[in-house]
Amino acid sequence: MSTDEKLTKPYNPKDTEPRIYDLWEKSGYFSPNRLGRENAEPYTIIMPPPNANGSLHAGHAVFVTIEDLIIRYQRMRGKRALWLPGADHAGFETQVVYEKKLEKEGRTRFGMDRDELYKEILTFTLSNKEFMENQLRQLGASCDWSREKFTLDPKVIDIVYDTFEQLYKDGLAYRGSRSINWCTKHQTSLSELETMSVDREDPLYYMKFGPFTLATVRPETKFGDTALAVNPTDERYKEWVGKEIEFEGLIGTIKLRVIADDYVDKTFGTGVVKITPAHDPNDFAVAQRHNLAVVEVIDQFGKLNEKCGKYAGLKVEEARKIVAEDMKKVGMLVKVDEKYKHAVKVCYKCERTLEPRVLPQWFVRMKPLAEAVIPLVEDETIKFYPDHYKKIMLHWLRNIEDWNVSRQIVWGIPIPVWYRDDEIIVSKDSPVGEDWIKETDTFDTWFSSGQWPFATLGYPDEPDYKNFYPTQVMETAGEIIFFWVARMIMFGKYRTGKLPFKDVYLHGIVTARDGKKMSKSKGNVISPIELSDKYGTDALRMGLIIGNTPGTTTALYEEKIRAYKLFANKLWNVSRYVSDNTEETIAKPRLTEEDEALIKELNGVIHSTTKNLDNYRFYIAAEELYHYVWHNFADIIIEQSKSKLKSEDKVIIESKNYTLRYILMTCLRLLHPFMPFITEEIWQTINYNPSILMVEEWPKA
RNA sequence: GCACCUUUAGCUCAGUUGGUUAGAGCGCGCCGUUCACAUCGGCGAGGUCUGAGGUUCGAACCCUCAAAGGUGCACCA
Repeated sequence: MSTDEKLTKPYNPKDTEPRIYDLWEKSGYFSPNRLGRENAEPYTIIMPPPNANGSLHAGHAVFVTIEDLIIRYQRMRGKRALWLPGADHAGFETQVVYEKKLEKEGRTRFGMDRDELYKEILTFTLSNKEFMENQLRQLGASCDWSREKFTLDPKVIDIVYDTFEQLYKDGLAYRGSRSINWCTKHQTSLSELETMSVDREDPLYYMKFGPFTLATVRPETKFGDTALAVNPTDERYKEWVGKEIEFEGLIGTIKLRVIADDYVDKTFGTGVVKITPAHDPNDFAVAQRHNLAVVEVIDQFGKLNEKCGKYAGLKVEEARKIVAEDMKKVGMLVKVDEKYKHAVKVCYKCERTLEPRVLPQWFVRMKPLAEAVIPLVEDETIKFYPDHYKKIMLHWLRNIEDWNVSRQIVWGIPIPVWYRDDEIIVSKDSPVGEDWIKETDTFDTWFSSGQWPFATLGYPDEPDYKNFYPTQVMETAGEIIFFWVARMIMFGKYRTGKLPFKDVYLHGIVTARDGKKMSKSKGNVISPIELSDKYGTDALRMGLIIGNTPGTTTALYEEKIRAYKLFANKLWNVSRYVSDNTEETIAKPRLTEEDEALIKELNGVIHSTTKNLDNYRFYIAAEELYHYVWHNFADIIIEQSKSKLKSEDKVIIESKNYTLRYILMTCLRLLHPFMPFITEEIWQTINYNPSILMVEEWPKA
């Protein structure tokens, strides 16, 4: 078939892209083992594993585009390029998604058999995983499918267990009864990162407790009070410290000891605080210092329990009003500030107020882990793009607190712990002997994700770990810098002694056109897959790169993608022109001065594209290539060539013939990482003996 | 409360270490094209680079202050 017939018009991405992807996948070049570069420098990117619980969204499309761009560039630079794909079981997130599905079906997870529920979610996740993998293919991801990992792979779980055991042995993982964030809807505890603070206006009640008046927004927790506290320097209450007061409450006589603690602010309210250790984290801390009893009066569903007498069974919000009214009746209520502004912690998923509860949970002591990496962030052994994330990271690392890794959900990796009376064994294997009870809690998803780089590469013995760890760059969303990036850095250093990557590139959130975050409820969600279907993946990719600077939000909208579809069309037609009007030559002819100048100009483009890609300035590189191809190559060089190719002078014709082809081939190479499908298709068509562009050499200036 | 980000053409955004008339895409106006172009080309209008000071021979870019929008962290009942 002649090139004229194959480069027909117009370019049709929908027919081309799957065919080209298939060509790549079958070539085996996604795997570094097949590149025939045993001695070449490795270049590794570990893919942030998408949650296997739904369709890919715009944020996924950004990371696929940028990471694929980087890995294609490095592959063309001759590196042993590995982009390792994965999928995340996404514990809590998936459980929430699945619960919604159950709700729609009129079912609920509560009361379901644990194993049954686990199996259902597993089936759901595995089918989503396959769906998601095909979407990654559609977006052109040149990742090594033979190395794909799932967060629930037995090998991955083994490594996670080893880490937990080691943390336990080192005294960094411990079981403790501490005040934790409890979501009454999702019936699990959450880490600090999974909470959000929201500003609220609530009534502040001033209550009379014996000789004192004190302020609280939560009168309903009074049944769990175990002390009153004042500031040790507060002259007003000095005589009371250490004494016990007794007075009539709503459900009987109350006896409370008065203690002194610096935590109390003399200037707030009346300077007296009731201490409710079970239902307030600050009060819990006070209780620990003073050895106070912890009395739970609110249950896991956010209802007052049997210790609250006639108020038992009431929900917290109802109880608050009723208790306040009753106190008013008996004269305990002194006054109410109706609009007291304060912040409340809510569940980041359902936005319900979190109930602090004291429960035995597993915690990881993060301070030592953080201290080991702080100097390496400070001296930029690990470098952030954009660099202001360095400050954000350091601030967080310096103020890090213990991490609650226990979740009361079935969908996750079970915490490998066994209990018998007072004995605790941390082990992935069942202990010998009778009567051991297995822990039912699962790990916070991020506990396992935090080990992803070395877990996927098979730490400590597998060849991949030796060949590809540490990796070069972690490219992910800025919003998960604490959830994920910080933990990978700390766990990577802790387990392997090395930082898991050299550079961290953080892209911003993709928003709708109006700059608002996309959300189903706002109805402004744009599907990257639909855009790819409509305009082609190459156009989508260009639209996601150009104008996308790291760390800032990027708006995605249809017109933008359409514009790059036109660019793809332009490139296609440029190629048709060159194909129709020039011939492939073997030897380089003598070039005219004009053509020498054009090649020199092209060299400038090669130089700056290379430099920009080396410095993660994809947006500039893409824009420059766009501009060069369209407004230089097409508008000027090709237009001027039309008369030159009709010249009588053979030297001029041969020179132009060579130059046009040379420029086109170079542009295809330069554009390949950005627009892999169309460039490969043209490459395949225009060369008599086509190689695969994906593994062609990057041009040199 | 503390920190960080953003503020450049009607819209969405670039502008790499401060250096000549500040750029792109979309949109808009006029003209021309089907001879690579399910189109494209040419020309054009449109910006006191949020504001006020300062540093400098020179500032969209560096410093100080302020304003608006956004995000994160913390929070005392």
